[in-house]
Amino acid sequence: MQAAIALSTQRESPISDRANQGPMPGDSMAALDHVGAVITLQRDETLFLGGDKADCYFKVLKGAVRSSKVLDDGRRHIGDFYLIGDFIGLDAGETHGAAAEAIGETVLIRYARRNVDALAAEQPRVAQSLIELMRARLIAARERMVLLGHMTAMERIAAFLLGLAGRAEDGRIDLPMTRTDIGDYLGLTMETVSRAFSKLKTGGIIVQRSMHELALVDRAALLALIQR
Amino acid sequence: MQAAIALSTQRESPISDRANQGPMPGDSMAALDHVGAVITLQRDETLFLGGDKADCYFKVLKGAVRSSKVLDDGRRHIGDFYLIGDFIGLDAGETHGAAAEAIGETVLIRYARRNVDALAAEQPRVAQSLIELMRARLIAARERMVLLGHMTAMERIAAFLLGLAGRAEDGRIDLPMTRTDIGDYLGLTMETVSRAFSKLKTGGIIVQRSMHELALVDRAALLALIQR
DNA sequence: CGCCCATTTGAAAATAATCAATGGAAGTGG
DNA sequence: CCACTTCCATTGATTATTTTCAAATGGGCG
Repeated sequence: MQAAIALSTQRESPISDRANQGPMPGDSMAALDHVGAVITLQRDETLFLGGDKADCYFKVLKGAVRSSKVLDDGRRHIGDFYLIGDFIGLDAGETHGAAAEAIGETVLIRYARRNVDALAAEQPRVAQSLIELMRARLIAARERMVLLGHMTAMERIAAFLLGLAGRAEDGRIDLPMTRTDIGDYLGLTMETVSRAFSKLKTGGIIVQRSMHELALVDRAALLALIQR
Repeated sequence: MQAAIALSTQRESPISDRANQGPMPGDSMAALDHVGAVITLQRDETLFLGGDKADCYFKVLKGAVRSSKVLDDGRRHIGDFYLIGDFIGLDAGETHGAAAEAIGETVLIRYARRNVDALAAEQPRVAQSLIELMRARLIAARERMVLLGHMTAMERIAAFLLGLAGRAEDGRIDLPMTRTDIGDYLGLTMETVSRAFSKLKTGGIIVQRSMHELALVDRAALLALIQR
């Protein structure tokens, strides 16, 4: 399955169901396919730590990764969830600003940043692709700021679930992460996340198939929730 | 004053006092200097609206600009404040996702995006500079997410003031925007912002010189506030 | 000088966090 | 394979923070 390791298949931004803005960049980056090494992580194993030298990009082939950062007061902030197809490491200067850990058993492909940079220096189209990818991430970051700055707990959860549901056409939503992970991602406590889920279940908007798999029954109701 | 219109003098990110991460990119973009047009806006005049075609970049020469977006419920989110030296338009796909308005009388220089893109296509170093600038903005966006997701009202205000104070070496802080602007930027109400300011004044940490100018008396105290 | 708008301040209400206890699932080792 | 253990999730009660509503103050500008 070639597409699985082609950079060109990467999604622009984790957890976002916003419509594509024009054609996907990255087709010109297929030349990188052969330089990637496949690595596997077990649950809670770290891909890198905050402060580590950022000399690689990664793409998730299987499983899921969370980017996390422990704050001064001991609380934890989750920067992003990276699911299948997502690209890791685009943001990061010399060093990583946050750690990355596997949520479950996870398989990734690793690209040396040096190689990517060299390719970008040679081929303007590759550089342009990188710029477009980062622009997309910046746009996603802005959406998340609106969420964190102006949305209620329920709205955040609704937006989060809609983002995940955008992946699968049927209503199946895979939640590999814990409630605490979700809380740290949305700026809420685990308890608030749990209560919101319960309310959605009671309201018949979602059905819980197992602890880590939901079915979205009423998409319209969720959409209504994020538009107060 | 050549430096004033050189792209190379732009700051990496609005409202952030984080240390520079290596040498500033952009020196290779001096070739753009001659293609910029100077424009002037009065208070509350719009530079562009959300949805407008994004065919230009701008740099603030004088004054200040806010990027704003009205949410479905009528509330307003401020994406960023752009102060002197800041570069506008790096995030934006085909169209702008938010409006940009002058906070007071503001002078900007405008660069056609087409020209910048063409230059990037010719000169890998220019493309690399753009990538680095966007990376820096992404890093700043992540910091803001931590602020919006995990900080209290007082911590947000402290971080905001420290970011502004980072500009001027002496403790003078210029606040061209209103309390409402600040609230919409930090995910707080105008009243909460005002109360936080009052508490800082009472505590002798800041002194209010005029409505839009503060003096930072006790920087260490502010720093302590953001590290609970 | 007076008006208008931004700001400040106060009191009440709402939202989410915290504290606390129970329930349930997954994984371990006998 | 089952029981034990541990971690995660759920639910309830209380507390804290921020918002909302309301009123008064003050500055800037015509």
